[in-house]
Amino acid sequence: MITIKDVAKHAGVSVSTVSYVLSGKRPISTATSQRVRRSIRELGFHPNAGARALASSRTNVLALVVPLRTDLNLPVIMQFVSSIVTTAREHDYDVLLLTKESGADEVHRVIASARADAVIVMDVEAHDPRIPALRELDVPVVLVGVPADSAGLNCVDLDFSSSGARMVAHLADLGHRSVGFIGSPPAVYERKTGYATRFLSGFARCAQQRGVMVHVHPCAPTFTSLSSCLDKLLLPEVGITGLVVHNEAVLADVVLELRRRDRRVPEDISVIALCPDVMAATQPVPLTSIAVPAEEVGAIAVQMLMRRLAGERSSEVRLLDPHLTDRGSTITAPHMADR
Amino acid sequence: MITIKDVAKHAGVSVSTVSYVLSGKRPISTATSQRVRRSIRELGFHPNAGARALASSRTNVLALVVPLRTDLNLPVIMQFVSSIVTTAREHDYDVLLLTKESGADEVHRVIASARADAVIVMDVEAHDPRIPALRELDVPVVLVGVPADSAGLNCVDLDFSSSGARMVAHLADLGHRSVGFIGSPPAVYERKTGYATRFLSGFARCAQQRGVMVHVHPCAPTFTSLSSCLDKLLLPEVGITGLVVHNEAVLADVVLELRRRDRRVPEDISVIALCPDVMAATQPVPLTSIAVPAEEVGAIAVQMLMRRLAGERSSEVRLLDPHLTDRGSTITAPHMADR
DNA sequence: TTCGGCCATTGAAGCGTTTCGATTTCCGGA
DNA sequence: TCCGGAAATCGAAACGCTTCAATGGCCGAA
Repeated sequence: MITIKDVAKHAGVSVSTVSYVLSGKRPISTATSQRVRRSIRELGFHPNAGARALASSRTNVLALVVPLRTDLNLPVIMQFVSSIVTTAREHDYDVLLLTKESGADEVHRVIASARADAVIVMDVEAHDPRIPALRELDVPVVLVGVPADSAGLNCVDLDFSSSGARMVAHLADLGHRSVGFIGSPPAVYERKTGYATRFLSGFARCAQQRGVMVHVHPCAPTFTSLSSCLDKLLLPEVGITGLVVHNEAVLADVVLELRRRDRRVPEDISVIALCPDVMAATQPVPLTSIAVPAEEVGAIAVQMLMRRLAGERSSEVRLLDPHLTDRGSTITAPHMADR
Repeated sequence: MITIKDVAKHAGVSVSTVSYVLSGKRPISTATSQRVRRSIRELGFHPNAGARALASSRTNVLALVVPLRTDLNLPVIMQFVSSIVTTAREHDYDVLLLTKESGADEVHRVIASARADAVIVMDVEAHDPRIPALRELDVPVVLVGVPADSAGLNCVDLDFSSSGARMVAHLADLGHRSVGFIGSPPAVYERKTGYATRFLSGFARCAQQRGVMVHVHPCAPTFTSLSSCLDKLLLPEVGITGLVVHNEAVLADVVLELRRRDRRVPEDISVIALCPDVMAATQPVPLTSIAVPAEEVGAIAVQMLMRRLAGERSSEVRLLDPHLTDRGSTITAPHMADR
């Protein structure tokens, strides 16, 4: 195994000089620096991570807590992870994988044993039981998702509230006056899972401002549940001309079922969804949608961490502006009389 | 920060004694051991990973290379990862996450800098370009998947060849004499991606043995491609009574399209698929299937690694027996005359 | 009573870095 | 010619653990 000693000998300098060349923490003459770098290259030297961690109390590793058992929105999770790993590497950090299922104890262990310098926790819920333990940690922590009490925490997520508002505004701009909402399963709202509630409240608030009538129906991930939602929404007296869907599980069926009921999208009804872009794009009728910007969220999470690691003291909650992609499934509202 | 020194002082023993209590590498009297353990608990001591690694040249970390950009079979990948992380933790190992996209260099870096003791590489292809570099590593490596030349490598995967054979046997036992095969996209076979080819050859070999006629059609992941496959397969003169599907992308459409063409499953045609269990179970007609036993593969991968880390020298290729789950979509072949 | 031998425990030498004075070198100004 | 000081480099002390050789106690056999 090649050590820094070998490099020093090979380059004819002291061990500390090699170290300073590598870290740049002291000025080294260009000549020496180049000679050292050359030796490093020729010998194929890689600094021993353990020794480095021991001496500097920096591991250059960040722990990432991922919900691996999730059955839903795997694509989004993968995008997060992928973007986090990539961004971390750009900052010369490696990523240690922890599962959400194993809880906050594992995070504590990893930090207490100095295996990682910081933590990113994905899939944080409004009243996440892990939060007290995470607060105790005296290393930087970034949460993906926003808990009910976010004081003193670093969080990043899509701005669900303004996403809801944005969708209403989009439909209102197109002249829609009555809009349906197919939501997540009732349990999700009861549990106050946070993002679902925030999306809905942004939706409702904007609708009120714009004078749009809304008809909200949570929907279990079953065909029968969806079917009964649509039964109610499509009653003539309800007269919706737009439909907002926040439920990935039934999204495909919404589209199929509307067609089966002879409602054309978008001629008879405009549909807009909150879901991954691929999902929106691959429906029989490509759907206008807002997606969770997973790549961006991941990258920002890492950047927030890096700033904290660099000494920044403050904490912040970053809510990302929604980006609405128009795929043509939303058009000017038909006049009621036309139906 | 609590160190082993603090524990030693607190327990009134030497530092080395604490170490031996922890590692069990020397006999320690029960009295002392308990006193030490109590101190550890009371002080909340966690051994510093870096120091440990430095002194013992063991990191208790394994590197896991995951294909994060994959769009397909994410569920399977997640199952792998989940099972690998869980099993690794049972052996007191943590998992460092690397992406397939970043290539073999990253693996080399991680090993050369002693960040990890061993490597698991997922999604290995027949002529995987990373293999030469992986062979050079002088740490244990386990591949999930079997490359064309597996000599001297540790590999684990489903036995695709016998899976193909098993499906034919299942259908043959039910009296089917003519069977269709909807395969992966042509490119997959041309690239000799390994598992697809092996599955197909096991299928063909067994069919010949059992005197079953086979009609093989690779299929692109598009509706038109599928449609033309079915056009050919459902010609009266072909007379298939069974259908094997090895193409997750079009599986759902196969079922829908058969129905649209008035072929009932299983009364008119028996269908069996190679796909994740959830996928098979959630079709309109639950499908008899063979699944990649991801949990098992992951656990075995870790176990193989642990044995190598414990000093075992040999290498092995483990092909797991397929497990066929009958969900009722395959029944006794109808007589030709009935049609 | 003495001694060999075993068991439990200890002290100290690393492991490969980083980092903090300390030292050397070199330069310009007096 | 000498000196002060900046720039570049060096030496050695940590960092917290493992592990090896050595020590001390104790027991049973002689």
